Amino acid sequence: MTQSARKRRGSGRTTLHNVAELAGVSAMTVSRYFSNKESVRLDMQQRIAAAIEQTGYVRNVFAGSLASARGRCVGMVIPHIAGGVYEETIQAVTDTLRPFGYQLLLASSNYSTEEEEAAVRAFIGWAPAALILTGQKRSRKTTELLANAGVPVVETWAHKTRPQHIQVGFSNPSVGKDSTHYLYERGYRRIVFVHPPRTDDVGANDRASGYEAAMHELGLAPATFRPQATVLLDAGAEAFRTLTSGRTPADALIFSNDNLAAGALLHGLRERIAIAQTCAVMGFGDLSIADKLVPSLTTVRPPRYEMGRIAALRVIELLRAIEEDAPTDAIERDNLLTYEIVERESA
Amino acid sequence: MTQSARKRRGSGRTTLHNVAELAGVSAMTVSRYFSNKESVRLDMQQRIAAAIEQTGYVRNVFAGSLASARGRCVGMVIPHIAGGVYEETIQAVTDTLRPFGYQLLLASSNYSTEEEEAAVRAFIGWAPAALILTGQKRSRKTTELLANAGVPVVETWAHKTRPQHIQVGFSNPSVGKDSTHYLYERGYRRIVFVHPPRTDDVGANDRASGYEAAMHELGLAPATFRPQATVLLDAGAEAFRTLTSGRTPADALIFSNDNLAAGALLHGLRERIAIAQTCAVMGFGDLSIADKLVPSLTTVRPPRYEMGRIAALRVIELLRAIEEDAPTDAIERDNLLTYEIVERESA
DNA sequence: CTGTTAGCGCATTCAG
DNA sequence: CTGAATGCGCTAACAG
Repeated sequence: MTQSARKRRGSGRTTLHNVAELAGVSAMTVSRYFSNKESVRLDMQQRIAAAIEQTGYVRNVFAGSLASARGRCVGMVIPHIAGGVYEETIQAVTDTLRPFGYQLLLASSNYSTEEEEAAVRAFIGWAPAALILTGQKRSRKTTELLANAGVPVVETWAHKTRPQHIQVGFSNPSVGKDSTHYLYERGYRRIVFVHPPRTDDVGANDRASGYEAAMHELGLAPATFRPQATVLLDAGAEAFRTLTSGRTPADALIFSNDNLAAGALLHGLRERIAIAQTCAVMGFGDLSIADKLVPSLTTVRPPRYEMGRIAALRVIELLRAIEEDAPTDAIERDNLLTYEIVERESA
Repeated sequence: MTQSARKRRGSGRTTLHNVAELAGVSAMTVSRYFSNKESVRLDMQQRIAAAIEQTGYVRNVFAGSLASARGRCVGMVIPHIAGGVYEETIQAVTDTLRPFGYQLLLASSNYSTEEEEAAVRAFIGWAPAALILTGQKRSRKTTELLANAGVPVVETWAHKTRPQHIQVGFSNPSVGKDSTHYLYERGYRRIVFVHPPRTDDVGANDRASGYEAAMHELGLAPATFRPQATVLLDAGAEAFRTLTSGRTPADALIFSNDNLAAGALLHGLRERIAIAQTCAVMGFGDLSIADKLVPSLTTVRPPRYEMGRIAALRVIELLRAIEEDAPTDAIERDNLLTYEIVERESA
């Protein structure tokens, strides 16, 4: 009776062995059943299925991942959960990953490289099959961490000229440039770019630099404005108020995002200012409210869902290639997606 | 030379043993360092810290969780990622859990009990320390699964009279009732409740039943409307158009959420209808746009952040109690939070 | 305060 | 197609 003293270990939950015993097969066969049903004989499949049903067995992810050294999860770091910007991308990643059995681990960096580093560090402990990062600046430490862990990385919402990882994104500078040209062609000349309150939104900064480049090309003087208000809707109103008054008011505003632009339009409504006649307004994002505003908002629609979908697809392809020891050259590393200027009433 | 054949196992990453070796201590000491720094001598702490720094070691969550049979994660199932309704709650849960080292696993059920069941099943495999569910209906299977796994559950965005689990929420029927009384006191009598397009939003249905009860108490005939349009902003516009025309137009509308109400207000703006004079509009949610609309939206503010914070706190308390083998009676199981009617211009 | 021993539940490996 | 042995990396339990 050496086994009588029950050690206080184990979760007490049903294990693979319990199921195997009940089904009258070995644990290994049940394990195979989970990874590939077809690899076990039909009658065993049925007995195993019955045993699983009866016990309510759920595979312990930890044990499996530990044994195979591959976590069945994908980590994703986005700048901010709230705001509606990344929702569709998250949804797309979830949708695309789910059929392959990967769980999404989500973290938000709050636009901070330190928090991003913390999130990446936390994720690495989960031995994720891959990480999806959004196109922010990265701390050197984060880069080291990533290299050290050897986790495949896909960057999205980014398009760099010398990418370190697979990237899926669109060109923010081009958005800035195209928006500027769009307004120029419609006769606007005193075009001002409105920054978000926070200075560390890299995408916004890139759009601003595209704007500045375009203005120079066109022989115009670029001018930017950064509101004080931190709530985006208020910040947009502040920008509109400030930039349409004074001696040389702007005749067109490029807002770095739709929330800012919406703030401007709603401010105009409240103050009974005829926006379109006073000053053209352009946004970025094409949030769902954009076409409902009065006037409806002319804006740029980034491929939000598509970025998530492609990013997840590349992850799947990459993992499959690694698994099959196939070359990863066939995987498109530079995925440049297109955005679209949506012409409406505000510009 | 029995060890010479390198098995193709292991991740190749730095392990606890590597760190221990480098620091000249045992693996156990390093393990203790992670769970409680103070429990190892100061000089060892420093040597260990140096070794960790040098190797870029990150603890393997799987191995730890497997050994201790406790996953360092908390699963959360919400009805829908997009829409802005649950953002703050998610953020609150993340914020509250982070200091305790728990990772949030997020899944969306898309308002479907089957998808919820799938999510719960997936989560259970992660041996989560706890699950946070939102107050939807649950399939019997899900309930079984939960009972079987023995995972502590906290329900939020719900307040049932006979809760099975710890619950953190507010009373949806009361919201419906109070909104009705609010309008009644202001002289409105032909009050109609506008449902969301989807029939399975339990919270909305509960608010509707509160509305109906209140109308009966007040001796008025309740009337509800469910739009055809699936996009919420459009559905709101449709409801407003339909209900303010005809022989006995409504004089006040209670929308089951702010997105619907916003659709009505934006429709009014576009059609140049003076909303407040035509028909009062009330929403639910107090989304950030509510006070920026014209007219600004009278609505009900649920304790979005607070629900997440309290839910996560209860989880922490519960886990601590379980860990210390303390009684869990001291933990408040029925957390009824308050909402607030926010009076603005639209009603 | 520190080390030793054993095993968490599964998948890999190899042998039938 | 199936089974037995082995160990993934860590921590609980116990002994010093």
